[in-house]
Amino acid sequence: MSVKPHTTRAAETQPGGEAIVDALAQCAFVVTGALTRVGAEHDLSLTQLRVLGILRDRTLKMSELADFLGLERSTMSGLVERAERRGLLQRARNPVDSRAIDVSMTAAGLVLAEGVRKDLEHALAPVTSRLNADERRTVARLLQRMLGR
Amino acid sequence: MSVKPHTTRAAETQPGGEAIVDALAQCAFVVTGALTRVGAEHDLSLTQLRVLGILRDRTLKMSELADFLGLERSTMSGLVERAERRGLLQRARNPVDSRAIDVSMTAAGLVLAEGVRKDLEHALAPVTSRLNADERRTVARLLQRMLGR
DNA sequence: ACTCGATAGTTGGTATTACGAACCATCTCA
DNA sequence: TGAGATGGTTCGTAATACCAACTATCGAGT
Repeated sequence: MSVKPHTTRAAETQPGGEAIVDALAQCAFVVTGALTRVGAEHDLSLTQLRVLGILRDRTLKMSELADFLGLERSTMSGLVERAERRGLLQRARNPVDSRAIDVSMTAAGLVLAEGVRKDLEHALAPVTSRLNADERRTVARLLQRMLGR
Repeated sequence: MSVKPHTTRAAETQPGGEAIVDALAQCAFVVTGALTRVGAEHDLSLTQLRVLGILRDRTLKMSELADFLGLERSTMSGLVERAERRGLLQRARNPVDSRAIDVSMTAAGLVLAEGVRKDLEHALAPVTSRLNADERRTVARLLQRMLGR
């Protein structure tokens, strides 16, 4: 969390560790603000957007989804139920563990997600344009590696 | 939004523009997930956390706060009201424009925010440790510049 | 094969979050 | 001195989120 630590203690656990946490948090706030606005235009809450964003390139079980989002399983039920009723997601019983339920995107969901992605690109343009192309590539590469591929 | 664009169109508006948007979005999702979990330990919702994070180093009017968060003004009222009742924020009539209300952190709010920051640092350690110190500094520096200052 | 504890997901009840519309107060400026 | 714009709040409603309780299935161990 936080932005600029006016109360920074001199020594820190990791070298360069405190600055990146602040940068990541502030970055998350800005991107999340943009996502909230863009999502609203598509009648999607921030949380629905997070679900779509995470499921975009994978299929997850309900509980894995909850872990990813940092939410309770019970919260997922209603969340997925509404998205399913809207035709964005689909549920399927897991063939290996029949207690589990696999959640994945529908074609309609993918189309919507792509639309949001494009809008987000515009919404973030004023921010991303503060870096030149080289710097943008560097940030993208490092972030991707940090996030694991 | 999105993660890995399997449907990437070859030509894009900005060179290196599509990759950074995906990286930023995925990054926001991961950080937000961590924030949600960490916030829960302090009885703070993600939105409350966003408020604290934004106000940490500045004072904003209600409407500016709403713009920042991508939320309606009416939503802010309840949000700030609860945080104020909890002693984390304080409201003061703006001296220049007496319609407006300035919202700022209390000492207790700053303490809580610092606690969250520290917890977040731990929560993100598995992620940030995938980069070495140099790379972490580079990311921090570029992100900070991108976000203005 | 059978029981027991753990795990996966849902349901029900309650508080928070979020929107839009209606409203009051203040500001701007013609 | 209006008239319209802006800043916030309130109200009613839906979505989001938690916890506790419940059902169903899995996995060990015996």
